[in-house]
Amino acid sequence: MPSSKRSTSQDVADLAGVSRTTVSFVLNRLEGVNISESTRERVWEAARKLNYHPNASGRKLASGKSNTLGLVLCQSPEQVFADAFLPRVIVGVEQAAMQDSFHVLLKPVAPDDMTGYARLIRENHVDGIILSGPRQDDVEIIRLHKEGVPIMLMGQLPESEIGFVDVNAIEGAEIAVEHLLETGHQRIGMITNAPLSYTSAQQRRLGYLQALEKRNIAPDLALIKEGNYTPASGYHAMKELLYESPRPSALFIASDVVAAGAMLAAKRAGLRIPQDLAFVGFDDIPMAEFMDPPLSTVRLPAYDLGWAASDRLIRLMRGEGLDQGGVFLESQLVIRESSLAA
Amino acid sequence: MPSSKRSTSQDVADLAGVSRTTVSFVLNRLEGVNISESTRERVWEAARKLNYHPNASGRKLASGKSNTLGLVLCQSPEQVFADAFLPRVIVGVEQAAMQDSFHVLLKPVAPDDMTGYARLIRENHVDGIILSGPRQDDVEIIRLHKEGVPIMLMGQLPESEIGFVDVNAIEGAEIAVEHLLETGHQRIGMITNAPLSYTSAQQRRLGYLQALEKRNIAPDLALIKEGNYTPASGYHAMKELLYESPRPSALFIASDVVAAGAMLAAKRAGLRIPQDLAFVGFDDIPMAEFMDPPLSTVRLPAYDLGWAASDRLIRLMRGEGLDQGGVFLESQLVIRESSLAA
DNA sequence: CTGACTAAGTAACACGTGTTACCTGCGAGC
DNA sequence: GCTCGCAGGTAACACGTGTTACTTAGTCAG
Repeated sequence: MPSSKRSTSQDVADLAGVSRTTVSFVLNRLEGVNISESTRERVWEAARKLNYHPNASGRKLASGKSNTLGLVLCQSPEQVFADAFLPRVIVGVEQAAMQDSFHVLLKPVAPDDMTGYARLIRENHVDGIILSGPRQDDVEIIRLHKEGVPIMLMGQLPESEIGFVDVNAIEGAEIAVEHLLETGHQRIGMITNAPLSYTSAQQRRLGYLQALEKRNIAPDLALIKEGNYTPASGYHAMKELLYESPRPSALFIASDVVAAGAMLAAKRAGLRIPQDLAFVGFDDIPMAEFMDPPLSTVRLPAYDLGWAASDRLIRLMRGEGLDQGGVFLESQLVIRESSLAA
Repeated sequence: MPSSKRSTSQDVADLAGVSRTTVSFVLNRLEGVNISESTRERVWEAARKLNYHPNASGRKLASGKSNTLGLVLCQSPEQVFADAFLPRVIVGVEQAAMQDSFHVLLKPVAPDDMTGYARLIRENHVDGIILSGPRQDDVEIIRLHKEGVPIMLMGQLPESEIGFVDVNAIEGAEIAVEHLLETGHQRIGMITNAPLSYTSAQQRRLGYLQALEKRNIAPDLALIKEGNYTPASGYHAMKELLYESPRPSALFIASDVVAAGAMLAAKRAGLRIPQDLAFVGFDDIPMAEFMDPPLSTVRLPAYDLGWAASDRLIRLMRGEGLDQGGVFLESQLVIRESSLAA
């Protein structure tokens, strides 16, 4: 142990017999500066010997860059709890960030403190923000964007210029419902993944409606119930749906987690899946394949979504003028037993 | 908009007609310094007017504190994917941190890059670390601890002095198995949540063995299969177990996610749950209550676990000499249909 | 021999804050 | 009148780095 205190670039400079400037040049691999090979090696050697690690705070202050991005989750704690989708997104964000030597600061914000995340950026903790699940009534985000803060949305915000990454949820929902139509179902109900104030809920509902419209089926709004991310909400929504008459013969449920609750309620009511009631979910969480019966669903590229958001945000921060606007990732129908033809 | 550039404490000082020192004193609410009430108000007013937010980097550099803690996840990406337990932990960590104005930096580390997280601390990105799921073969963590880095483990590391927060997994597993014994089962199998190199897997297995021992039942090691966090691993482990003869009449599965796969395999084999085969899981993920049948399980206080880890780490960093050693949170048996007496 | 040019390296400033040691004026005690 | 103490404040240093502008010695063409 060379010293008990943490060593600085000055220590390295002293040991190598050069100036601090030179140390900075060498260690940051700056090109275009003339430093002899022998000096470079002396510096590296000294740094290694002193176990030198540059202080991030000093670096951030001098460079103005924090090399950190904020991942802001706009969901209530209860919603995060039940979100089996989240871990994959996080890993995707993290790995793309790591590739560019970025760190990830996590910030869940409660709906009642929606401006909380602005401090992250105003106090320069992060260089940019990924906003997952933006709310329509979020005004802060627009203000930040106007100030020139790099922002990437995961999910969309209608009528906004902010760049985003999203799954093609409308289309995803549409193909899910089309699949049900093709297997002969006419009366198809829906349970949303979340309250309709969330864009993602709106979109999936829209896809459902579009699929019906294409077949000239008038939607029965009584067959659309609202979920809120939890299996319990699916359970209750299903019980309500069972009162509808005539009963739907198939359900599109815009979240696998919610679908788990709904399927249980259906089975409890004595219905067989898929013979009496077919199910298609949304998300393809790891457990979907092992539900009883295995749940047909729309696979969202969760990892890719996180990865793309992270990657695009970093490019944006670097000023690489990527075509603003959004990027859509393809979702994919996965057919399992819960929707097999009767 | 007063200015296009971000304002500094100097700007505030100028506008308020005082020195930068005074601004710092006032805004940080320093006690014991004599600043007149009128001056204080002028400073606050100026700060408000300029929309001043102190620069975190400057602050960190000057104070030496980053007010950030690192949450390090020692799981492979695949394991994180299937971890339905994680979101609750994260929210717990986050909320406790927020209470003390701390930020949370997330850092998943792959098993092949186990020292990656050390840079977080060596470069002063974070003041301390929460290490979730410590590996026995992790030597870096011991080195850091010896250097005086504040560390809090989520989960235990045998023969280590590092403070930790953990659920009483041994006891939790024990009561789960006891419950099965009490309902008349004699031949009880087990599927672990993860490979045995993970401490958590070891502990749950130990609890299982202890429960059997207390009843003088010799364990049959052939009835212990290994899972790896995923429902698929549970499915395959279950299929292996079905070959054992005589077949167990009950199973303790050390992870609800893994249990989902196992239950499906059992049902596919024509077994009724719980009549032919009883199940008890572990974790109480949100979906457990809505599996078919609803899964008896051991409820882990995931949120509390995250909260406690965060809270204790922060106290540790503040030098509040909390009794080192560990804290155990109580787990609790939740009985549902999957283990009701036949 | 001189001037221009280059390789190799450095002094000095900037970044924005926290904090210590000091200064000033004023009222009070003797 | 003189000192002491205190309320109210500030100058100046420290934190550790990135970066620009500059210096110095050496080389080479003319």
